[in-house]
Amino acid sequence: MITEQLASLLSEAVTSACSSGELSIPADTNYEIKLETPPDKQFGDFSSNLALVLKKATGIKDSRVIAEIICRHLPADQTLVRNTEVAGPGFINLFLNPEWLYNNLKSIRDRDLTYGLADAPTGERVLIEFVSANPTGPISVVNGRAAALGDVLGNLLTSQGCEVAREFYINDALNSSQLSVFARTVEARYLQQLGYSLAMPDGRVEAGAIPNSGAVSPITFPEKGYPGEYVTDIARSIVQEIGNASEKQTLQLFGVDGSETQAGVDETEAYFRKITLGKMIQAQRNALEAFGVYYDCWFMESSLYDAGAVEATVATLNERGFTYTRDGALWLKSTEFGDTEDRVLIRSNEKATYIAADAAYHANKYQRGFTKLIDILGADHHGYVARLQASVAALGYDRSQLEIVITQMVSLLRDGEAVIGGKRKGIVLELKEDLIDDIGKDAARFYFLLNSYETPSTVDVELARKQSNENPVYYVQYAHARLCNILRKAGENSIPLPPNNGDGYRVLTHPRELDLLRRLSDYPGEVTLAAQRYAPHRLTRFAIDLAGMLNLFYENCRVLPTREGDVPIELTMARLALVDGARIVLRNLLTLLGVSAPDRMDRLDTNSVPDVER
RNA sequence: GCGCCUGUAGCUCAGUGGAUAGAGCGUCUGCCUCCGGAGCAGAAGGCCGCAGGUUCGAAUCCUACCAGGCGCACCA
Repeated sequence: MITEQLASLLSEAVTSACSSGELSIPADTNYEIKLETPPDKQFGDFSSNLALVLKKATGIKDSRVIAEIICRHLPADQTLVRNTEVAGPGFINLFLNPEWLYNNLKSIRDRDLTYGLADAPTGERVLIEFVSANPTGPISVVNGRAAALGDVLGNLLTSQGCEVAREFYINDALNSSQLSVFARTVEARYLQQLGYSLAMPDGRVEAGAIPNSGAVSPITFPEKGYPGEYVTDIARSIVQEIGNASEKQTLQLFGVDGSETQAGVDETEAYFRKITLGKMIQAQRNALEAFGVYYDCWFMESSLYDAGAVEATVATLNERGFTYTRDGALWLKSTEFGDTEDRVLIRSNEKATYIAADAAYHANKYQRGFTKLIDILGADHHGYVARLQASVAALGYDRSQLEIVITQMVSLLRDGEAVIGGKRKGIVLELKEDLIDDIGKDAARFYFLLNSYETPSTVDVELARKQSNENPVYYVQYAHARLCNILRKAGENSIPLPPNNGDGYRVLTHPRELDLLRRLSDYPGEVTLAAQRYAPHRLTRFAIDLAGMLNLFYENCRVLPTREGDVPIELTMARLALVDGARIVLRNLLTLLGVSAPDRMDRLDTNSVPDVER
């Protein structure tokens, strides 16, 4: 890359200055030559703070003097750097021969789909676990942030040569009381569908869905049962499948004598658990796939119990001496690994805790040979991080391979008021139903990828829907479609894309063309930076910025000949190549974001009346 | 009380050691015989929460404080 070339030129210059005696730098001096993009073009194409950094080591008080010495020692036999200037406190500003931009355009068109991707695999095997929402409710709008982040982070790491697997952890363990309550709620709704009325916790009685002569007194809705409409949906689909086949057994679960055997009742309870879980997971999966998120593995917590892995993990912790018994429970000495207090692994009722299973789960991840584990958790789980890290360390695994990314809260607004709650309160804004179905996958993803995950954000679903055509994703997609349109028009007029030998590109001298070429050359570095910092939002910002430059180019640099024929054919050809290069970058970028790059956009009818009239 | 995160334009947010702090939305003023106006040009709008410190240089790093969010279970 260009910055590496420049860094090595500067490095040569420093070496040369040292051997001539003009600079003396202690051998143990540690410094990195950084090239950056100056804030203004008047400061050149690249600048370096090298002289400022070397001030201490050289003992020369004026950094500008150091900068001048370095500039004087730049190798003379190269064509890359056209001119240098020393500016400000001692910045070395480099003005380059534009040839490098033309070479870069050539490289973009050569590499096409692989422009911006790493050349070689790193050997790193990364497992990203994200969303992992409890199977007691749908994927909510709030989950959208982690879903988008995890998925794009996976793309970014893949682009840098890592091997990436995406995983969803399903908390389906049998000792999960939440899941039992959830299944019980479905059972109650099932009976309601069969015509039984329900006595709700607040004293109301909800009527049965159909008349049922057998229903006398209302069924008691489970305490802390789940109130969402989606529970009823599940019950309805169960009725569709089995009709009233489980009516008697289910009645008995609610203390009404259905004159059934205990075995039949147990079987029914197991059936409801299983089918409820299956439907919920399927619904979650559908929602995530509608969002463009596909997992390599849906990992069931219960499989750890089935395989004896939880037991084995606890045994390992025992052997390693990091447990003790107190008050009838088995504790992990997590304080020895930086946690604020010790944690219970096995409760006094002999059931394992969540952390015991999670320790087994993470051990399993390590055992599968991943070299880096990334967990994406919401801010409401950050208190959990220390004990997870402690458990991994206590098991003897390398804690530094486990990276826990905490996303800040997404709060919801509806009609300007905060929606508090989530599954337990029954107010769930669903990712698919309430957002994707209205504004589409692309706009929804872009929306979540606009900001850093470290910033708490507010999603106003109504606003997001109302303003969806103001979503910057359309600005970016429109720019891409425009490029495609120009290429299409060129084809219709029998103007072929020029050969990619680069010689013809030297006619690209308009400032807007040079700006654009420069931005295209920044792309691979931006991808790397976004991957290193786990910052997909850098890419969405880059996309918007690039789209803006494309519009400027479009306004100022006519590509195809006009009727007057005032664009020379050589210029048309070179500009077509630039359009092609820009198209490639924009398409690659949108692909990383999991957003489509359409080659045409549906016309937006600006005269249409808004949906909502108030 | 303790811990984590966040305070940047009216609003939503970029910018994590560099030069004059940026963008979108909103407000105001212009631009459609010409590759698609989901566009472009321009204007207004800032003690970067407050106070110290570190250094050539701080929105960025350190300390204290103020404000907001989230955690602090033998729940998951």
